[in-house]
Amino acid sequence: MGTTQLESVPEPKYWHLKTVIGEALDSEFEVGEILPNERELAARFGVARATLRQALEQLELEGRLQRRRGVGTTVAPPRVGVDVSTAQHQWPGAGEDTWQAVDCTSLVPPVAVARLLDLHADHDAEAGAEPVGPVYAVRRLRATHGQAVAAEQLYVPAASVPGLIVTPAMTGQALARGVLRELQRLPLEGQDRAVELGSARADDAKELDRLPGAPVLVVTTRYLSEGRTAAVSVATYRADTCRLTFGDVGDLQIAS
Amino acid sequence: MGTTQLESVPEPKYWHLKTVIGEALDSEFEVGEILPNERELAARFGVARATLRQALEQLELEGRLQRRRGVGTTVAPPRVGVDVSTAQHQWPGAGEDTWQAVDCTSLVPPVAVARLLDLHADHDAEAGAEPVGPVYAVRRLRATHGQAVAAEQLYVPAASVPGLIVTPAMTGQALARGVLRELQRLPLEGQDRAVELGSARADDAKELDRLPGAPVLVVTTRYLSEGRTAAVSVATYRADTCRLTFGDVGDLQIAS
DNA sequence: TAGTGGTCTAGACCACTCC
DNA sequence: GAGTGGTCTAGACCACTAC
Repeated sequence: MGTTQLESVPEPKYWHLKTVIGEALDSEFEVGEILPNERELAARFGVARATLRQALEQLELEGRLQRRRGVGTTVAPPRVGVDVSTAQHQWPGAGEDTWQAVDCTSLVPPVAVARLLDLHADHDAEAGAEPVGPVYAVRRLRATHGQAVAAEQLYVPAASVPGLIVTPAMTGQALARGVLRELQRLPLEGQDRAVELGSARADDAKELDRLPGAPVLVVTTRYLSEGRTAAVSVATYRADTCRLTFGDVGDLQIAS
Repeated sequence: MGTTQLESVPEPKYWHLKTVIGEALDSEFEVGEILPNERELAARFGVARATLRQALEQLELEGRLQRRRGVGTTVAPPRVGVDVSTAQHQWPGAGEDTWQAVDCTSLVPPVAVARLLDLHADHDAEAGAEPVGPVYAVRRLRATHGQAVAAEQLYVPAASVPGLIVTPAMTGQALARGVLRELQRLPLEGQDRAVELGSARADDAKELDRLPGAPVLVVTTRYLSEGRTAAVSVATYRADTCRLTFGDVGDLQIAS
């Protein structure tokens, strides 16, 4: 053991790069400022472009950079706190809302959603009991400060909106509003929620101004009424720009 | 316009690969089953290994695959639902808990945490008012089904645990338990919470059995007592294996 | 020691934005 | 058309695991 310990745990280059660039962002750059392009940066640090990109990808994942094809890489503003709390036990669309209903179609829900809609809170789900048919699928978008932050698919079985009158002349948006309005007539008993990491589907990505596969936070909400699951919402939030809040923290982000 | 529309939006190869492999996982593989190695798969699909890896990375991000160096790529089990709800307004460590306190040190908190600790709920934070000195930093680990799912750093100012008696002979773990015990003497008025995407720091990664930079869900909790922020918790959950629940959904995951 | 995934290179071409 | 980030290739070597 006469040798000096050189690099007992040699740090990957991209990890070191990430640290160096991250520190430079804090001290030498302003929010919105544009960085040198990738080829320039790679040359400056003496690494291959792919290696540099690995570092930039991490920084983008952490919400510190924003990259746009054809434009460049800019320093991202701090993440926006988006309230996702069970606000006053409301149905979606009730009260003043940051959501905007854009469309509504009728479709057979994905199996995972169908299973959630099948679950009855008051008795065991019997195998094969009442297969879930087509449901209303309301499409909504959420914006904050002029920026689209989330796209939602709200699944509402026809049974949950018995009073809904559908005319052939109705546009998708009018139908969406009608479904939301009727939904609010039901007594809302509770909701439960789950958050997980996902990657944006092509349609969500387009509306969130991201590339397909971009990381998103998927918030699944089950709305309970009269012992049943009256509706299921699957909302995808931009993971790079959003911090989901369940209360009133709202002020600062904790980087990791 | 006499040409047939060929590929108006040519799909990237890795995106197509991800779809193909994802479907194969559903139909041809069991949970825990080991996939062919990356060189083999790349050859089979006629792409470079880097391209194949891009597809595998996405599937891992979505919690559908698990990759371990030196071992191989296996089909991941469905994500575990982990309850993160504001359970009965409890202090950390109260009641039966899935958390295990492992250590406690005294340190100067990161600036972001310091700012959260500075914020007083009952009056405006005056600039320069009472700078935050060293705080107790309790380290805890959370396990489910024998699997480590989260690592937490709990920051507790000494002012929040005035009754704590520290002896030089105390181990880190004993000190951690002491801090938690004293914390529970304070009246807990509320807590608020935020969830965002991050990447695992080296120490967290090690305890979560992941590589540094692995995607994690960072849950920041502020504990309020007597109009002050009595403690701040920063917990990092494995994003690949966890689904955070805020209620009692718990049964199924919605893939995206 | 053999086999795995992780890192890295030095190129190439493509899709997009802006001028 | 010039410049950007996004995709892709065909290699190489390294770190880790298991036998």
